[in-house]
Amino acid sequence: MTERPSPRISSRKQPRQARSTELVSAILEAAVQVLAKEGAGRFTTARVAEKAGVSVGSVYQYFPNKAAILFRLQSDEWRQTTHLLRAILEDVDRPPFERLRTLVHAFIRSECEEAEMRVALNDAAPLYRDAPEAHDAKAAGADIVQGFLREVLPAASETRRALAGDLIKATLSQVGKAFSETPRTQAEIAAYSDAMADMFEAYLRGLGGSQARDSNPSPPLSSRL
Amino acid sequence: MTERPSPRISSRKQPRQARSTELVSAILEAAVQVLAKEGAGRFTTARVAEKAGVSVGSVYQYFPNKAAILFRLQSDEWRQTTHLLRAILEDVDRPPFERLRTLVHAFIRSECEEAEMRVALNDAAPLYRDAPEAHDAKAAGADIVQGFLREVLPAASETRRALAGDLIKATLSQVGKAFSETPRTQAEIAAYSDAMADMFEAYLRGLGGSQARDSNPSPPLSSRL
DNA sequence: GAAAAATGCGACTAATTCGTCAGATTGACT
DNA sequence: AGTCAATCTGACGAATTAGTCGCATTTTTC
Repeated sequence: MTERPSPRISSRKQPRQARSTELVSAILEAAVQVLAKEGAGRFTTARVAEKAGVSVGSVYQYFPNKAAILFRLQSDEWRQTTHLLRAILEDVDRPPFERLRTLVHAFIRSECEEAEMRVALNDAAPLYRDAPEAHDAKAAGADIVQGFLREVLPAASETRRALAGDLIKATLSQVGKAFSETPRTQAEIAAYSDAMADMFEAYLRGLGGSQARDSNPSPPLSSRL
Repeated sequence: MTERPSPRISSRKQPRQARSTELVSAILEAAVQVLAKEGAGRFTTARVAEKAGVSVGSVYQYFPNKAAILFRLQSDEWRQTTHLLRAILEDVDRPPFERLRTLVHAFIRSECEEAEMRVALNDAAPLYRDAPEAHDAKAAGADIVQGFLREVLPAASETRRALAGDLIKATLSQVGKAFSETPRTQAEIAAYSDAMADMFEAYLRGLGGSQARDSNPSPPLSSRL
């Protein structure tokens, strides 16, 4: 379960020939399937190799250990999330709170897709949690949120913005995770996302305080329900 | 990590003699220590037994399997949390939002105590997650929050209150967990708790809408910082 | 204080798992 | 075709683990 030895995460060797690259993709796809179908506890290199139609030895040629496969999957998720954040929050043509709401919806929706695999990947977190490379990915996300908050809360101190950003980031990801652990209908997803967006908006408008009060201090949307 | 077979969680036998009861406590204390010091991945019945100064056989006399020990620890936590919720939220002599703020502080603070053990217990969640007994504990907590929200949002529909309650409960527990994963100073804990309380308050005041607007729509506290 | 019941012990089994390595296979290049 | 390096294979060793069972010890009961 939790592994004590600090995992060596970086690839053992770079794929040079075409077949190797395909092999790596095959391994990763198989890993996703094993994770989704068998759960974190039954995620083994042997099972991944079998599903991928290769031998264990081949797996260990491109991944130094089991944790590295899981970390790779998680890294890819993080990259995707960073793209999502950037694409939505940095779209300066739309009003800030509309962007935030869109983000919440998109994030929760994506969290609910492939929920089984994501839950299992999260269960396996202890295996790759201490990887040093994890920090960078998180920092990138934090920067984007901070940029957004500089726009929404221009008058607030940097420390306050950092705090608000942490809180919002943590809520989005952690509560999103928990929400997606049980199967949800589209309507539920939308309703929950709106509620969360309402909460963020109310919080940020409150923080904006006397001066930064935005154009339309409208009541919560939540059209659904 | 994740175990497929649905675990049998209930006790194998009830302790009847004094020594047995002590033995059970010894096991539970040892379990906490093993969990905190070794992590979820190295949590084994053998290690627990050794730490408790008893034999494995004795452990299996009162717990049907490993998962049962973990579930027991988690149950105790849930019971404590329920008490906390009730004690703070149902204290009708204090203004609602003051109670809510107190709750957030108390909860986050408690989450940060014994953080290592709690994190490990959480890592082990896949082992006991599917236990049917888990539902009841969660339902109790939900009821208390719903009662509180009926007081704060008397005009809102029941469905809306349920949604808001879910969101607040999830945020409190999930974000609390994530926050406590890194060591924190008392000042950080207080600042973060205030931020979260601010967020909840802003959200609920917003939901209160036109009629339920409370006495003092004060700006966020957050004295620290 | 002796029989019976309850409790405690820990060596042991069966199962699973990670990761390796010596040799087979493949592809590139002449 | 021949050679060499890159790649792939999968049986295997070493390690760990969950849970059991026959027997020892302690407590209760009469």
